[in-house]
Amino acid sequence: MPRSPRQRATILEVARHANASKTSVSRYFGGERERLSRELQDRIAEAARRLSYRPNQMARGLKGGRSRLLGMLVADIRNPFSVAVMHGVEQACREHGLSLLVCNTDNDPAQERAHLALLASYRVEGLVINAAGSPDRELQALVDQGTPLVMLDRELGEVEAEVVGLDNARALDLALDHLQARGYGELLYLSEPPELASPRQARLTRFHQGIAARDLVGEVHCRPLGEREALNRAIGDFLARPGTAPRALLCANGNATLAATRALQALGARLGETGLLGIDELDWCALVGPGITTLAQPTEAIGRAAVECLMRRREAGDSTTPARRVQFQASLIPRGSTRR
Amino acid sequence: MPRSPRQRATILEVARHANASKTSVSRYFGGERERLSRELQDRIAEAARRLSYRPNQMARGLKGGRSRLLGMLVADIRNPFSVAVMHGVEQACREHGLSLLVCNTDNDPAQERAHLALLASYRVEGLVINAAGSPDRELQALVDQGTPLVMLDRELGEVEAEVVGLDNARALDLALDHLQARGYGELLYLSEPPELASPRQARLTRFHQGIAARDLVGEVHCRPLGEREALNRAIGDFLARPGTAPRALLCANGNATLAATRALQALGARLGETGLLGIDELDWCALVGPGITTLAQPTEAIGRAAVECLMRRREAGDSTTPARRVQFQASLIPRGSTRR
DNA sequence: CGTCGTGATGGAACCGTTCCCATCCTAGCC
DNA sequence: GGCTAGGATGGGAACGGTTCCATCACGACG
Repeated sequence: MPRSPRQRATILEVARHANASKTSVSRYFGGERERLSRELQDRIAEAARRLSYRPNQMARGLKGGRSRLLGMLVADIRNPFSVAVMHGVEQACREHGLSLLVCNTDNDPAQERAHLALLASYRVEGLVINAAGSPDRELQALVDQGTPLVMLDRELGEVEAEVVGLDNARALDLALDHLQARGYGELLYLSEPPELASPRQARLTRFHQGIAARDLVGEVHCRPLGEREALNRAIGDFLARPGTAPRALLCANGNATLAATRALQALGARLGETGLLGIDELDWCALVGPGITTLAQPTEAIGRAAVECLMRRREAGDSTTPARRVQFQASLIPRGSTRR
Repeated sequence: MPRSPRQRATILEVARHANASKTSVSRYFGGERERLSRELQDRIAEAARRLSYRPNQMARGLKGGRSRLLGMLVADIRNPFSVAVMHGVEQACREHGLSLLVCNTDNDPAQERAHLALLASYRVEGLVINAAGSPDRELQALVDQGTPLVMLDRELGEVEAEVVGLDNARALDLALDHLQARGYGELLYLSEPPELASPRQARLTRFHQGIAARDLVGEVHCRPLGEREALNRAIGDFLARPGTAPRALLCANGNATLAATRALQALGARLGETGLLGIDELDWCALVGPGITTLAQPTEAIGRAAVECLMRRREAGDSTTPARRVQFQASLIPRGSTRR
């Protein structure tokens, strides 16, 4: 047994030990085993085992252009929703024999650009993007290079890419219907600034349409969630406003739900009496007070779908297929926070 | 402007356009710019810009053996603690100009082995491991190959690697001191089975030592958290036991805290009256009931430290340095769940 | 019995870099 | 003025694979 190979064995060494050519060894590991005689296969297997040989993916990717790498750009890795989707992406990758190169951008457009360049330089075979900014140039470069792109729940005007995500309009309808059915008449919609992210825009737009269609009274607060006092004030004002209709908060995503819950607790509001409904299901939603009603997204499915799109695209004649859009439905999980 | 380069430009094309040699272009991008005349630099820059050239990392990695890639093996990507550490790792990577190849194993030793092989085949320059099983063979192979290894909070007997993580003994002392100070006399320690993970073992051991030293009464429940009814029964029995001393639950990690909170809620226990203290700080700990007391780990710091170890090791003469161990201190965040 | 198809195997070019070494030029020195 | 040191530049061999194409043996066929 070789105690300290120190240097990884190469295909040539294996070939020598097996008394074969490197072509044959390459075939053996490249999935063309059946082309080799039984005997030769055995010799190669034995030699490779003895030298504990592993093909070098770098070298592999060089010639054929197949890096076996998928890239994923995540806007905020600490957001459980992103992680859940990533988990789906990862599983699908495994099934396709791909590895995942994950880049977290912390919502910083500059980092986003940098990471995109980086992924390009590794010649990733596909890219799943969940990003904040709009690095059109960089993305277009990727597309030109022939890399299939999938946007997670955000669309970017210029670039041709498929979009996978939630059916935001129906999700909002679901939320509004529920709130109305439970008797809430005045709503405050909480979201981070929607300029940068198209799903936020879609949700906000539908909120406006939805309250108009349902004769509800609606108000909107779109500020960075870091501005805690502004949020508290907005919610405080909303709850203190004259009027008799029950009030409810509608949170555009998991972060907003977290911030809203904190704020309500700080203000001493009782959940249920003050309604609360959040988009994105989180571990702890069932545990806080009477439980927080949420709209759950099928995160795993979204992640898997993204990879499927990528693969389909890669196999197909490429750009012939028109950009598609895959929408998933949210499901309502009613809890005490919307029960008066 | 080249509308559809279709094929990424190579160093040779840039060289031709710039009327230079590929060596010079390589130097330009390889950080040896100062060796080139001002004029040549400009020509290369111009050509590269026009062709939107990006060096191919695969080819780069091939020749020099530097993949600029760091690998990270994560046991459970959906665990917020893991993600927080990963965030630290990632930031440190960026500062060192490295990219991160993340592999999630979902606590499955088989996947772990597979991913390890994969990371090896990409010739990662270092490896941060937070794994469940003990794939000694694979790890040893990596080490032989010269890849520096860092274990996150778990040590593996055989393999030579540095260990970065929490000072589990002092963390448990902190927890026990707090519980005792708050008047809890009988404790139930909740953990997933400790066989596989050394920090679980370390914590469990210290728990036993600690209660003995403090004249506390202690009990232990180490079952997979998925077994909900078993957990409920164990907690129910514990609370119903004859005796007058106030009871408290001590949770070995975030998952255990989540499970315990659910169980307590199902049993209708009041937090505080029944004490609850969890290791790992989570988003929602402040929000549940009177708040859950936790022991926060400096996750970012742990992640960064792991990368620092790796880098130090890579620069140093390698294996000459003895395996080190870096321990961080937990900090107590007292909340209502340990106030009677 | 010569020809030919077929399956197993090997030789060698190529993928896009890096890096060692050679070459060229110019200024400085005796 | 010849020689040399040293800086700028380029040529070409790796790096570890993949893949096209040639070769070889062998049985079948006319």
